[in-house]
Amino acid sequence: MTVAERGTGRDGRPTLEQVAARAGVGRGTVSRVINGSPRVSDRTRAAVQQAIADLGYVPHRAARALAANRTDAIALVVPEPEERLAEPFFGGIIRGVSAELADTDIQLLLTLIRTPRERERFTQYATSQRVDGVLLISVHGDDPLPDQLAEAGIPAVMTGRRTAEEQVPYVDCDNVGGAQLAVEHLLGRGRAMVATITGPADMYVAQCRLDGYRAAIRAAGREVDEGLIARGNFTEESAYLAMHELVRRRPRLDAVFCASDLMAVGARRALRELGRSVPDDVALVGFEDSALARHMDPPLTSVNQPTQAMGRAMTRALLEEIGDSDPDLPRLVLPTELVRRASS
Amino acid sequence: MTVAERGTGRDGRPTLEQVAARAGVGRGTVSRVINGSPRVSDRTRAAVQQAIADLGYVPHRAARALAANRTDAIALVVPEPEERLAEPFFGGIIRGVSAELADTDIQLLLTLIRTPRERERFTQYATSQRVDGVLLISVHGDDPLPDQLAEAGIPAVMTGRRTAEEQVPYVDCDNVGGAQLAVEHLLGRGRAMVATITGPADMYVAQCRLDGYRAAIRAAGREVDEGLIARGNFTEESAYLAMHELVRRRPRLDAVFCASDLMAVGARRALRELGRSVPDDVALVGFEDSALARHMDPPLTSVNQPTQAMGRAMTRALLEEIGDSDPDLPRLVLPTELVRRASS
DNA sequence: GTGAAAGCGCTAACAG
DNA sequence: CTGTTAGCGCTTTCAC
Repeated sequence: MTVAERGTGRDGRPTLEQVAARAGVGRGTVSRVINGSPRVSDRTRAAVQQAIADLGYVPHRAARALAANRTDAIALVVPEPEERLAEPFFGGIIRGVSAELADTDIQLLLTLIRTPRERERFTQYATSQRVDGVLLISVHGDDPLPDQLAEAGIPAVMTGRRTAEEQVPYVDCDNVGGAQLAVEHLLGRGRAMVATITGPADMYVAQCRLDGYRAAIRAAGREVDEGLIARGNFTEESAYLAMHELVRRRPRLDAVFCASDLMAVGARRALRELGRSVPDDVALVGFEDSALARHMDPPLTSVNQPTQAMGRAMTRALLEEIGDSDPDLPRLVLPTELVRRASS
Repeated sequence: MTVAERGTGRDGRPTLEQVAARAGVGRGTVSRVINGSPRVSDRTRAAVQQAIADLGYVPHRAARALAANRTDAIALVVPEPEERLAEPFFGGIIRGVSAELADTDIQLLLTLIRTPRERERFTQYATSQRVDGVLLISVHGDDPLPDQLAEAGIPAVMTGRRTAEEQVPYVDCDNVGGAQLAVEHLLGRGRAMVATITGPADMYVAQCRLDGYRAAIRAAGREVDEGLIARGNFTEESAYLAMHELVRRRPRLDAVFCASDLMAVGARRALRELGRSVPDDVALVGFEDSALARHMDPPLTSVNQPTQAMGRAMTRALLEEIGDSDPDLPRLVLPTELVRRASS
């Protein structure tokens, strides 16, 4: 028994066919109405809409995707272990993306990629017409995924870039400027020995923040002491270790610029254990202005990376790509600002 | 020109048809191999797999979904504004779900529902065969979504329940027991006037934690003072306000059990502003043992709600529902434990 | 403007 | 065990 004979879809739900029958028109016409084609008379349109309402018809996604070759879904790829989803940065991005998608009919797929095998699987997934586009975050310098997607012709936009000459569309914030702000703030308050805990060497964002640090030091007429520079990987634990190392190397440091708020948390924990007080003995500035930073006691002065705005911007850019109207690849850099708090 | 004539899919990707041709078998056989049917000879299977590898064939999702009437996707519904995604609870759940889905071929769709309109849209979405099942969290007592989904015949599992007699499958933790642990801990350390900041009255989880509070007070042979009970809504801000109110009503309180870690953060902020020290003057215990709690200074003693485990359990339950093997609806309650920290 | 018809790529009977 | 066939529900020419 076919749908046409049965008078209903296989799961009892009405199909376009029934709508057409009820409205007394052909299937094509119903399809046109649904897709907002202008080539339909007002009378017909009204009749169809009435039939749709009567039947409570809802288009079947898969059928539409198959016929039209699009999915109305985009993927957000997080190339990190799931623990990191809890970090303020990821939460902010997700919120921004969700907000931007709110009045769209587009579904968001969340994909974590932790291993080469998973990356492989995702590439397959994406190239198999299951998403219309891909959002990438936390890209590392050697991440091949952006290029793979580009080759496969899948629209993609990322937050952050891999190098200064990034070819794939991206949205970023002013990391150099933000870091400079942070360090200038510290220097301006009379701190003499400003250290920094930066991110992984293979991430451009980390390089930029370190560049900003260096620039600020030099702008103050001082020399950059490499011993005051330590690496973390944006996690709290890494900063905890880095802070210990810094204090070991330069016991007299009196300020630290951390390339993320979470790392400031780790640094503070280490300092506390070492019997150094924050901010009296050592001043700390973070980067991101997360809820975490706001909840710290004493509060953390922080550079405001507009995470949520970046999520929104990235999404808008991708939607444009998909709508393939704009041939100009969006390359957007958002400003940063320093958020100063009373006790820091 | 049709696919068969063209010798390739419409976007240049191989189809099942080409695989069949190359392997010298029929389409049905290829389909069987792909879906792991045992009714295929080893020789044939090998030939097909070879052809798949040669061509780099990847099944087309939409086509499969349309033909098989399943989507290999599940939705995680968060009936809260996106700000709340940043809360430890949601992060934990997402991580648990992702972990459980990791070696599956199932995609996770994240959906925020903030308005009745969005709920409506989601119901439509779900009932339109776009997901195989739904995960629900943060359910309020009057949330109609679980029942709507049940009526529509869509498998759903939630974390938390709406009432003691929840009919829809759920996973929960021992909220009453956890709260009791917390309050006993406080009483056991000599605190005389233990207050509580609990969650919204319309959430069963909040009722349970309040019940646990009451039970512990009574078990200690004391009377419950309603003036020591305040309501929050699990956000930091609500707890901040609630804490102010509590202190106004009972200035001599010397301990507070907060129904979430985030609320403990808010409570502590209020106490600080009021010139009361934590934990010397007022002791605080939270619920959830989040990263937030661990990062607090001084650290927060907290009941460990196994958020990630709940996410995993919920997912496993849903997958079973979908596989529709087990007619017993899973009703699972996970244990809680108190995590004590040095300085609290 | 509108109907009819031809697929989209796959699964699931149904015969062998 | 395996090939064939008939759809799944929708979009999209192509005529009229």
